[in-house]
Amino acid sequence: MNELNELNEAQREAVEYNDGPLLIVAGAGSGKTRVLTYKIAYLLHEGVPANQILALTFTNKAAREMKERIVKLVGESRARYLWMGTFHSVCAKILRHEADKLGFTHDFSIYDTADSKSALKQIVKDLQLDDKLYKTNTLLGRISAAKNALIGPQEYALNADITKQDRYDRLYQMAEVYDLYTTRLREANAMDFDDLLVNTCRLLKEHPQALEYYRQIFQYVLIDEYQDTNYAQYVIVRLLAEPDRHICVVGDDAQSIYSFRGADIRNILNFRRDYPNARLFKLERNYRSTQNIVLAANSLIAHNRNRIPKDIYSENASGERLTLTSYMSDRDEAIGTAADIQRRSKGRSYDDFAVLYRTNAQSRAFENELRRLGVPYRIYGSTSFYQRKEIKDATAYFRLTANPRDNEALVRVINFPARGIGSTTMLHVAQCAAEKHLPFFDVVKDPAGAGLEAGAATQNKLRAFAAMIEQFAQDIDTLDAYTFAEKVLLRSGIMTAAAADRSAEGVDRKQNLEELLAGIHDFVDRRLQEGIDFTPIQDFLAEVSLLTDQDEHTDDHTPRVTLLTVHAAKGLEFKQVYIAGLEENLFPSQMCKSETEIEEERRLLYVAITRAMERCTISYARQRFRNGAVNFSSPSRFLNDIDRRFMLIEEAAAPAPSFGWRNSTWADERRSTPPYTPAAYEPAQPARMRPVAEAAKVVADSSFRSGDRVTHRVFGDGTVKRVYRENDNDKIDISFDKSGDKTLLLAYAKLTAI
DNA sequence: TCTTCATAGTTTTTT
DNA sequence: ACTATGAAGA
Repeated sequence: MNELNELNEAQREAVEYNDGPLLIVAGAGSGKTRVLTYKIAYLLHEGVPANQILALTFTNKAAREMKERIVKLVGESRARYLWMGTFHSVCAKILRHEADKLGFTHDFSIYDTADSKSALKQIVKDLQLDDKLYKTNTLLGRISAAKNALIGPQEYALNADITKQDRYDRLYQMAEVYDLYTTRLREANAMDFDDLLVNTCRLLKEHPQALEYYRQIFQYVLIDEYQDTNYAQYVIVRLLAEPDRHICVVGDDAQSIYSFRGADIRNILNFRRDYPNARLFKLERNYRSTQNIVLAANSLIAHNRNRIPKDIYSENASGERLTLTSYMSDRDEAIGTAADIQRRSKGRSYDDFAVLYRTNAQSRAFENELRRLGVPYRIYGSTSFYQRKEIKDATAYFRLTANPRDNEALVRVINFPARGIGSTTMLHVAQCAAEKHLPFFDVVKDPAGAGLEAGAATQNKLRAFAAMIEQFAQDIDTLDAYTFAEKVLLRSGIMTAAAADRSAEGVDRKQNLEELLAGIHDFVDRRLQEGIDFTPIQDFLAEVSLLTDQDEHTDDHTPRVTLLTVHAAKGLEFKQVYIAGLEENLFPSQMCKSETEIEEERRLLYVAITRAMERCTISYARQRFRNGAVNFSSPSRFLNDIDRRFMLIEEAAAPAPSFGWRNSTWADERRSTPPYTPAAYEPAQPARMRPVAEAAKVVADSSFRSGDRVTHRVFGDGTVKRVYRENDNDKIDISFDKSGDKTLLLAYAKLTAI
């Protein structure tokens, strides 16, 4: 294969060695995806059939991109039947085939986090537990941790360490909750995210012929981001790849950032113990970043105690130093960053820029400022398309039709659009169903037969709903996904409900539903091209629940600035990277207490810095709006970990503020750093401290005047009549085109100028 | 049963 | 700021 010439020696060796277990420790930017891609292409080229290769990636997006690259190398036909995807999606695919072996039907539902929480909430209610103590987040967290460690409800109750911790937290009935949760999901013919892994383990352990079958199929197993696998995933891999099989794992301990999700760094550290004849390859040359960026990142990660020693180096240009900028507030940070991006975008594409932050909540400020400057952007993560209410409602109809036992789906849509089936009725339905161990649907379908106490009118409403779903069910196996979805959206009334709502949100909702239909249409088309001539809605559901790439449906190619969390940035690279919010209690997160957790946060910043190819700008704000209040913050401890030789402190010449960050080591550090040197450019809007009075004036200046045209999210468009102050409140009189004259409180009215 | 209003609690990161 | 819950009124 000629293309192997494009690899360096270490990379090529790693690609060509396929005789046994293989560990590739690959530093940031060292071309590990490239190695994996070429290795698969190489195997295909050597004549290994595609369907014998299992490649597990961390995100669906990574899988898709890798497949595209492989297709370019070996052609579509050769690559078509590769098993490629996340652990969860591959497990889901296997379980669809084998569901009956585990007591599920192949139409089982996948509960997302919201469904799981809702089920847990019901359990807390049914067991009459204190919901102040038994918080759904806590419950789901513990159950998830147990599942990822392959601890079932029985073992959970017997595990001394766990029960001790539960007693300490006064969650005496935690084991009972876990047990009931498991039972309910099984009764609902549903699995949550963790179950996809747990049940795959069960399948392989308890059904030797299934294990043998999949071992035969998967002759070659390759795993990306191995440092972020958890115990359940580790066991699946071990079962599939006996010690002497063809297994190749790629990872970097310095980029392990998912321990909150059960990822166990020991999986990679102990690989050679588990697979004694494994070969090890280290990829230490970084091709992505300038020397300054690599050295800065190295100096940071050196402060971690637990790590595999590596010597990452770059032979690229030395490049600019990192820049550290301080701002007065989170808003200033967004203003300064947006302005800097716009200034630097001359002669570059906006695709080259990314803003990285620790929490999704931080995206808002950047969105606002970029929009104000007219800079196009895209956001990764946050509320993805498939998590919107109307989309979840729509898919709940599909789910319920495919799997009538799906109680969460039923609860979601039985009264949406409103059918006069209220909470009291549903309370009775739930009680009745729990007593008789019936699915909600059976109670709804035949209330009298199930012994539900409800008036005749209510019973009629319930039966009508069930009849509608059964109508849908008649079509589900004969209509293709698109036709079916369209019919359901129209006949269920959710399309009409969205269309009837003339508010801005209502219009959005309708558009989103239409976009969903378009998405399903694309899906059916795509499958057609792959040679599958009938795609039922179930196939779409199977994909959609595990889909997180919200940008799939915006396929315009306008260059855009990317906004995303550091976690979401893993595996990506950008020429110009901004890392925002380097403050104590934010980055590192306030949740982190132990040194182990702090080390993970440090790795997170390491990941962030190493995304940058040419330039990296770090910033923090001295005050930040959080939880509806202004919080003062001190600069992150990690800023002290980055060697000053590789980072330039860019700060406005301003007197030190007198609040809260005096005790920070940073304050002392700052005095010993070289004085501010002007950067190569002059900021148009320097990040300078603004006196409070001046800040207030700015707000006043930007407010509305009589005659301005504005739009309100509920009342629509209107003309400003008067802005005035009354009883200590700023008020505004507006004459709305549709809704008439109103007086609104300026502080609360969400007005936008047109 | 539905709608509206007030209050209380909450927030890390994701498959 | 945002959501989720609860009470009161329609």
